[in-house]
Amino acid sequence: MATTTAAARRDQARRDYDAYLAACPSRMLLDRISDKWVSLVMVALGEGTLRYSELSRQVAGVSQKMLTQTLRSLERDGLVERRVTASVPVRVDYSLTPLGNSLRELMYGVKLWAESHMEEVFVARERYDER
Amino acid sequence: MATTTAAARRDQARRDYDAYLAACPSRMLLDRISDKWVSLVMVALGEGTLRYSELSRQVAGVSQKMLTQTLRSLERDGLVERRVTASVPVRVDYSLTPLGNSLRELMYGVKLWAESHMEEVFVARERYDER
DNA sequence: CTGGATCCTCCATGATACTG
DNA sequence: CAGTATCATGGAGGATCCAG
Repeated sequence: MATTTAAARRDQARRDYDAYLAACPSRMLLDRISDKWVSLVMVALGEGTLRYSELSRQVAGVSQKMLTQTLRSLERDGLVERRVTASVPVRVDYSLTPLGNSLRELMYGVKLWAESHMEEVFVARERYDER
Repeated sequence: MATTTAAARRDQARRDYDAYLAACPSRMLLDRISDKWVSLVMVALGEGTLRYSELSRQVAGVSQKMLTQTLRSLERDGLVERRVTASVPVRVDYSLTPLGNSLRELMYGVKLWAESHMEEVFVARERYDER
């Protein structure tokens, strides 16, 4: 397969799927990844492989349940790889797949944006509230 | 003000705010914009100014309540501008601010990603489910 | 046409306890 | 250590009605 084939397939996909339509699968996918835990987990894993416990520390405030749930859905969608090392105690490592990493780059940009533009948002809020 | 000043301020902000911390304002901002309605509305407005009714059609499936609520929060955060034309019936136009547009570009990338990589995600899901 | 106000429902999420 | 199972609940979000 030439590399153009993959690109062509993506172009086709862009024509087939329209995230504006509520029933469209891509819309559901967008809904899924437009999730705070997803973005935080993805960005965290961008820094390399992490164990479950490392992740829960890195992503402060996430409950066990939500972390596990988020990781499962990411694994199912092929964005995250889960590798179990059978030892005592057991060790589980999570890392991004190539597909996951391609999304992570975009999400990292969003996280950076949020951290970079807080001040402007604060100013806007004050102006809005004093009105 | 030189352009470097704005850049320097952003660098400083990146050091001050860490979205991993649950209590950090930037984390709250990230939570806010990691929302399906936010991303869909932002991307829709990227194509230009839209009236309220046009938006509700463009973003299929959104309820009046959520659309209004989303627009209010975006307006408050300085991402969206709301312009009212006093006529009968009244006409309200929404458009992105420069700040909003800077975020929209990132979100558009995410939307495109979702539409482009559906197939790969589907394949991954099947493989995961048949296991 | 563009919402504001209300009511109501259900689901996402958190807390807790337990286990291989 | 890395979860699973269960229960409880707050709040997101939908439906409806009304108004400028």
